[in-house]
Amino acid sequence: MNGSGPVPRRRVTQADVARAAKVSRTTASFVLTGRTDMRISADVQRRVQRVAAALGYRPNLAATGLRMSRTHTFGLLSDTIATSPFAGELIHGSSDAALQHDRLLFVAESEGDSEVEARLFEAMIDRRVDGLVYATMFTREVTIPAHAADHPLVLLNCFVRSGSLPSVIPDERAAGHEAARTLLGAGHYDRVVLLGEPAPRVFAGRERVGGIKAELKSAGTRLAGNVRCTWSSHDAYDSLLRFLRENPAPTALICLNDRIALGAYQALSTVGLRVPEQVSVLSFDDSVIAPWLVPELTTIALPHYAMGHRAVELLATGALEPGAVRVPMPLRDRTSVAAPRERSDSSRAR
Amino acid sequence: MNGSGPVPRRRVTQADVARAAKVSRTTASFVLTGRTDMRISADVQRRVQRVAAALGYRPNLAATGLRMSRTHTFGLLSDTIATSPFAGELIHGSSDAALQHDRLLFVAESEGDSEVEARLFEAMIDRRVDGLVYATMFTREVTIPAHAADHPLVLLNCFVRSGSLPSVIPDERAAGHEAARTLLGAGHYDRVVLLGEPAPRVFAGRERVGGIKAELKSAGTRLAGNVRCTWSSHDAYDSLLRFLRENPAPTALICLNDRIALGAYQALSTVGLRVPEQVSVLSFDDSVIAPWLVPELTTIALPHYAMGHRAVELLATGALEPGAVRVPMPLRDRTSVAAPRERSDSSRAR
DNA sequence: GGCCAGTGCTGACTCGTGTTAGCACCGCCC
DNA sequence: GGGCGGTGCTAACACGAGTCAGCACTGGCC
Repeated sequence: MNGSGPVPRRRVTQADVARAAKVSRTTASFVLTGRTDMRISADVQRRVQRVAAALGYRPNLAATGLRMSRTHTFGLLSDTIATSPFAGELIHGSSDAALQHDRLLFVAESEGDSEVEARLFEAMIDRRVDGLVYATMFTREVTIPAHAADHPLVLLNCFVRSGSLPSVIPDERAAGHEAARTLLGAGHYDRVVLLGEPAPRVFAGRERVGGIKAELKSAGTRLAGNVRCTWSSHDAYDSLLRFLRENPAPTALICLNDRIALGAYQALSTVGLRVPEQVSVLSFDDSVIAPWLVPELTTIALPHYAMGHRAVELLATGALEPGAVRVPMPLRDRTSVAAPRERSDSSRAR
Repeated sequence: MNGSGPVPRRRVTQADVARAAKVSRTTASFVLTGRTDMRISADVQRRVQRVAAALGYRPNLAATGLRMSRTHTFGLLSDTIATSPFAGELIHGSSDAALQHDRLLFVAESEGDSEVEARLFEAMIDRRVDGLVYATMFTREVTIPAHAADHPLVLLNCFVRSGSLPSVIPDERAAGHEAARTLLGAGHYDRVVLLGEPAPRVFAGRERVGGIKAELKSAGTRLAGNVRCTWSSHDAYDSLLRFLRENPAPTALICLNDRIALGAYQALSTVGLRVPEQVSVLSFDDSVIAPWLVPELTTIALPHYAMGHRAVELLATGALEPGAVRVPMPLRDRTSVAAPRERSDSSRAR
C-alpha cells in the first residue's frame, strides 16, 4: 500500500478554506476580505472565519498583487555610500513606517552609478511596487529620470529644483538658529568661533551657517572668528591648532559637523584647553561618535530616522503634494556646552 | 466627439506583444522565456523579439511569481539596533549580491522584538520570497522559530548551537592571530598590553582574545598586561589612565574594539604619550571613526559587506549546506602602529 | 493515394485571488 | 397560484504569465 507519507505541505489557499467551510470560493473571498455589501449570513461568516483561522489561512499576496495591482510594497532606492553610518537610520525609519502601514520595503543601493540605478528602478517597477522613495545620503539637489513620474515617488533627503515632487529634508536652517540660541542661552556672547566654513556649496553647510549668523545678528552680536577647513577631522585639527596659536581662545566653538568636532577635541587637548570648562563645543549631525567622546558631545542631530519614517508615511497615506517637508533637527544636549567661566571685558550680562 | 485623450498608459503585456507580432500568446511566451525545446522557426523568433523590444515589453513579475512560485526576491530580516553603523554595510553587501543575481531584497528590522520579528517574517512569506536571511548586529547564538525551517534560510552574523543551519560569521579567531602577528612583526614582543577583556561572554571578545593569546604563546611570549574595562570609550579612558599611573608604559596596546581605542587615544594624550612614536595602538572593527582619529587607527575590520554579500550569494546559488562559513577579517593598516623606539631590557632581537 | 514522421504553431488549462451578474429559494400579496 | 421583492449564495470571468496536449500542414515512401 502506498503510504501517504509526509505531505509536501502545500500552503492553504482560499479554496481550501471554502471547501472545508462548505461554501463557494466566492463566499469565502467575500468574508475574508470583509466586504459587507454582499449579503452573507452571520452564521456563514462565523463558520468561514473559524475555518480560516483553524487552517492558518494567509492570503497569497502575489495573487492579490496580480489581481488588484497593489502589492503592499514600496521600493527604497538610495545612492548610499557604504561608509555612511546614516544609511542605517534612514532605512530603519522607513522600515518602521512601512511596518506600521502593513507594507514591506525593497531596499537597494546604486552607489551613484546611474546605470545601476536604472536597473534597480526597473526591477522594482517590474515587481509592481506601489510607490518609490528615492534617497540620497547627503542633502542635495537631484534630477529624476522622466519615466519615474509615472509612479508615486517621494524624495528623501534630496529635492528637485522645480520643487514639483514631494520631498523630505532636514530643517538645517532652523538647526543653525538652534545652535546659536543654545550658546547664547548658556551665556556665550561675543567669543564664539565657527569651525568648518565654507562647506563647498553643500546644502547643509550653507543653511547651518545662515541660521547661525542670522540668530547671532538678531541677538545683536556676531561670530568672533571663522576658521576655515574641510569637513575632515584631520584638517579641522590642523586648522584649529594654527588658529589657537595666533588668537585668543574662544569661549565656545561651533563645529559644522561631528567629524570636525573630533578634530577640535584633539586640538584643544593638545594645547591643554579643557572641554567644557574652558571651551564649549557644539556640533551638528549626532553621528555615532558624539556620545563616545570625553566629554560627550552636544550636537544637533540629523533626523534620519524621522525623515525615513515620514517619507514612507507620505507614500502610504497618499499625501503626495509637491514641495519639501522640513523635518526638525533635535538638539542632543550632552556635556560639551557649559557657561563661560571668565567673562571677556567686552561681554555684558544678559 | 469623445476625444481619445491621454491613454492611461497600461503596461504592455505579453498578449500585446503576441497580437502585434501576429502569433499566439503561447508562442510569444515560448520565445520570450527563451525555451528551445518547443519548435519555433527562427523567423518568428526574431519577429517576436523585435516587437517585444519595440513595445518595451517587461514581464510582470507579480504574474510569473504567482505562476512559478518563484518571485526572484529575498527577505533580509535583522535585529539591528538603529545606532549601529554596521547595518548599512551588511545591507549594502546583501543588496549588491542580490543585484548580481537579479534579485531584489526586502529589508526589515525587528529591533529585537520577537513579536515584530514574527510579523515581518509572515509578511515576507506572504509575499512568497524565495529565501530569507536572518541577520544580527552583533555576532551571537540565536534560536530560530521552528516554522522557519520550511523556507531556505541563511543566518548572517549569527548561528544556532546545533550548527544545523547555513550561517555566515566573521573569523574573529583568525583576526586575533593577525593582531598579535602584526605587532610581533613590528617588533613588539613583551610589552604588549590588552585593553578591554573580559567581554562578558561575547563571541567577538572571546575569539579575539583567544587568537591573540594563542599567537603570542606560539611566539614564545605573552601579554604584559590585561586592563579590564567595558567596551565603552569612557570606561576605557578611565581604566587605561589608572593603569598608566601605576605601571610602566607599554610599547603597544591591543584594544578590543575601536570605541575602546578612542578612549585609549584620549587617555594617552592626557598623560602625554604619543601614538605611534611611544605607544602603538591596534584595534578591531574598523568603525567609521578609525580613519578620523589622529593618527589614523590601524584596525582589523569586521567584514560586514563581504558577509552580507556571501549570505545572499548562498541563497541565490542554493548552496545551503549546514554549518558556518567564516569570512576573513582584513587588516586596515593605517598609521597607529610603528616599531617600538626603545627596547625593554628583557626583549630580545628576533 | 493513404500512411507515417516530422515541423511549427495554438487552444485550453493553471497559479490564487477579487468581482460582476445572476440563480434559487422564500414568503407575501392580490 | 402566479408574480414580486428580498435574501443568500454561486458560476464565471479577469489579472498576466507558463505549459501540456494536440491540431494542421508538409513531404516522403510503398
